Amino acid sequence: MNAAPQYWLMKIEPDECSIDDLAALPGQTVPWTGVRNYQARNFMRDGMRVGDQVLYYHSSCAEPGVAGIAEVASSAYPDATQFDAKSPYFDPKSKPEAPRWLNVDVKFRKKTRLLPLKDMREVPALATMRLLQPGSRLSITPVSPEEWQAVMALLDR
DNA sequence: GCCAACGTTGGC
DNA sequence: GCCAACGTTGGC
Repeated sequence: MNAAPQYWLMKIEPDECSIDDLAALPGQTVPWTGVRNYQARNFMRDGMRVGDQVLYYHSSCAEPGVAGIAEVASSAYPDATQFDAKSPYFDPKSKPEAPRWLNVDVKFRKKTRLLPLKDMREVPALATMRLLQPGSRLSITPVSPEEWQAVMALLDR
């Protein structure tokens, strides 16, 4: 029972938690709170396993792109911010007895060079990436082993 | 700050 | 259950 790791891409605004912020917490796990999209939630709940590898993607910033690698460090559990009236992620319709939103924990693996979105768009091997599909906005997307290998090769350049 | 694409909401 | 209105995302 030692399944091969699966691969994901997770978007974060560097203002919230950049790869440098994550790197400043070595060995610590960080709750990936604030996901408020059912598809992304379902990827965490149904797809993610501890040990899965994550492309850490900076979005909504001057240089969007992959900035590092993280690892899934827990299975999905209820996101505490949905019950916190002071949180921007507060969801008044979610009840503690039936939590609507979940999060996993992630932990830092390494910082990479920044692989810009615009470079990724030019690589045929990455054309299938969910991130690169027109209009794709999902904050968590699966990455195939082939796509993962292609990204690793680009990062080594 | 613009705006296209997409998801969610809610009236019917 | 349809679908128009609205809000959000996120690159540019």
